[in-house]
Amino acid sequence: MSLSQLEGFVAIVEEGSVGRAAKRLHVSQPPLSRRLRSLEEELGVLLLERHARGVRLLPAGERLLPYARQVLATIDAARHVVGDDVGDDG
Amino acid sequence: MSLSQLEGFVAIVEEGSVGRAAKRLHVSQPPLSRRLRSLEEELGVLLLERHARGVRLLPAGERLLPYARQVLATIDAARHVVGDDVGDDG
DNA sequence: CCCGACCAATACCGATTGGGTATGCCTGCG
DNA sequence: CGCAGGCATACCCAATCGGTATTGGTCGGG
Repeated sequence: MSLSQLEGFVAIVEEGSVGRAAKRLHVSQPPLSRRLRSLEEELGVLLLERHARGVRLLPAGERLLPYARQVLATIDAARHVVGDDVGDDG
Repeated sequence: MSLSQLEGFVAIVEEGSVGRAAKRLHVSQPPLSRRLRSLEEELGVLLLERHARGVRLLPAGERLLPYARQVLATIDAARHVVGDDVGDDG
């Protein structure tokens, strides 16, 4: 499990399509498709259902989604706290 | 920023030493040392102070630590929710 | 049914990253 | 100074990652 996988998963869900998400993340479609695939394999469950009009969230994906977002949000917050010099009294 | 970097950082802090943390993570010392280094470079701040008796947390490291733990805990929780089949009604 | 458009999956290749071993430098002790 | 402990660096090899080209499957039009 990597942050790239989680970021890709969230983007795919939000865009409803791997290709769309790929553009958003500035990568091409195949690598992103593989990222999702490897995430599913590692977790041992299918996260999204692929069909001709894009992808669709499966139950396991719905359960994972909030955690994935939480992780990304925490990462983002972490970047801020270390980059900022604020203290308790400042 | 990667989960490996965060995991390494937390382990190094908890063990107070890169070598110790390396054993705990089942990797050798040099790769783990580089992981920490690359994390610091990416964030643009020093997280730990190296000295002859091990390492010591710097202010930026102290700020990062809870976020790093939060991320790892969320990842762990995520693995459980997707691997488990529990629903709202039991 | 056949064709074209759209979308995800796979094959293949080159670049980057990551880990391991060997080694160097610094620090603390007697 | 000689010994011990610990992090950093150099170098090599394998694994991972990203990009291009291509395939397979589905939906809409004639």
